Amino acid sequence: MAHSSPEHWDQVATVPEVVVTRLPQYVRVLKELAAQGVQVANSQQLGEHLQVTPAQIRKDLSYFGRFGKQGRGYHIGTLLEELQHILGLNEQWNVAVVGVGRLGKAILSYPGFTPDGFHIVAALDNNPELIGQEVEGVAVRPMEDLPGVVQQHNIQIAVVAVPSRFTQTVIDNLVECGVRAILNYAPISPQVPTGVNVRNIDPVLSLQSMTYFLANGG
Amino acid sequence: MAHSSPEHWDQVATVPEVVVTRLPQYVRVLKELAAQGVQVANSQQLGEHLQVTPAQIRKDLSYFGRFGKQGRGYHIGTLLEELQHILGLNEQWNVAVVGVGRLGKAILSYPGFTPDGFHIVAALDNNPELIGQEVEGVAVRPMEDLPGVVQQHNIQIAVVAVPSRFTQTVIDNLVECGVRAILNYAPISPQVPTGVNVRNIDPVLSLQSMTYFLANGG
DNA sequence: TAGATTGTTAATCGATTAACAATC
DNA sequence: TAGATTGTTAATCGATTAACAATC
Repeated sequence: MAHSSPEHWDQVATVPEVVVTRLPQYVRVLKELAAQGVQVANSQQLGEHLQVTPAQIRKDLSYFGRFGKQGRGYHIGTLLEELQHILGLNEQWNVAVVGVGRLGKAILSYPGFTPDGFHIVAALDNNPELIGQEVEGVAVRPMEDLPGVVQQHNIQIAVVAVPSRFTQTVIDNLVECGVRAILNYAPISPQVPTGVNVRNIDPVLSLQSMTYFLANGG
Repeated sequence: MAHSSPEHWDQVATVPEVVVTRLPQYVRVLKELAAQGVQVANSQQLGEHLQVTPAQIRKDLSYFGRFGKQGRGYHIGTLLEELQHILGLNEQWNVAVVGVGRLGKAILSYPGFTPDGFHIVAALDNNPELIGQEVEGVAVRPMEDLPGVVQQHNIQIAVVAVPSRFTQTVIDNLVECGVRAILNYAPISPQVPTGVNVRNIDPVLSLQSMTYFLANGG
């Protein structure tokens, strides 16, 4: 079976971002089903696992191709392969961690990134006491080495774990060096030019919206 | 100025959840402006800081009351107070961390929760080597103590940092004990009954949606 | 008062869901 | 072939934005 090609996608209606954010969840559930030995599932069954409507699954998938068979459903293995390919999850992505404080160290030692093809290959910090040290097998380099590090290791993704007041500057530097995907752990929403993606990990915001429901009897 | 009362809200159209999730961001920006000595701002100016349209700010706020003055704008201090009150951020919230592994320890030592009124007052784990130890001044208790701990410390919020395969069971226990707000760090979407709020912190999903744009030239 | 900006209603936009012809 | 389920179009729903009368 042929993979849907980028050339094909160009001719197709732009995919809404919200659809893209659901695809990784589809991948997760498909992996789980595959691990359980399930071979085929229809949109109804997938919807139950994902807590979404069958129509939404079919619509979401239709942005990328025709992966199902009428009367049968979807072959799990094939669909999983297709979605991983679409998301670029069959590729290896080199990641730099910027900021090797308490949080940065926790991220460097977090085992959850590696199985999904994200390889932390560089760490940067401005603290002279940290520079040169190895953390989880990665040598800490000074911030001024950023351009070289990005080029040398082909860094495509940065994880930023520096104090809020430095975050915007660090991200400006990263963008300048050609990094176009940034996972930010500081409690701010950094500004970036079009074409650069930022995702914020902000547990305090999550807590603060939940207290609304606690305080108002949700 | 009177606070909008919960009795009033009951009569009013239900607030969309997406609006509630924006309020904490409004609070953050208002705090920043207040710290800079700004006294008054109109929806245009607030919108620039928040990267949203002035119309959206006015609409969002209108779900909760009339906080502005025509011809002038919003008094920062007053609006901040109002929003904090609406979100329950003037209250103290007691938090339990469940799972004191590497991630749980990092959360216990993360200083970002405390300034916002979230107090981690309990930690639970099933590892006999951890039980009885103190981590960041909090004694680790066995999971079987959960009901007592929740009651004793008036726990309203739980942060769950246990391995994925235990997460659903742990969350079931928490719900059973009356906890209605859960911040989950495991890479799954747990099922909870209506009236219980879960927020998932899932950096891998964020990375996996960014690779889509990297792989497809976004 | 005149000018500015809110609060709110109506228009628009976009995403989700329903329905069904196409087809495996 | 008959039955089932997709892929897609049309209908619905909800959220965002525009516009403006109310009013500070």
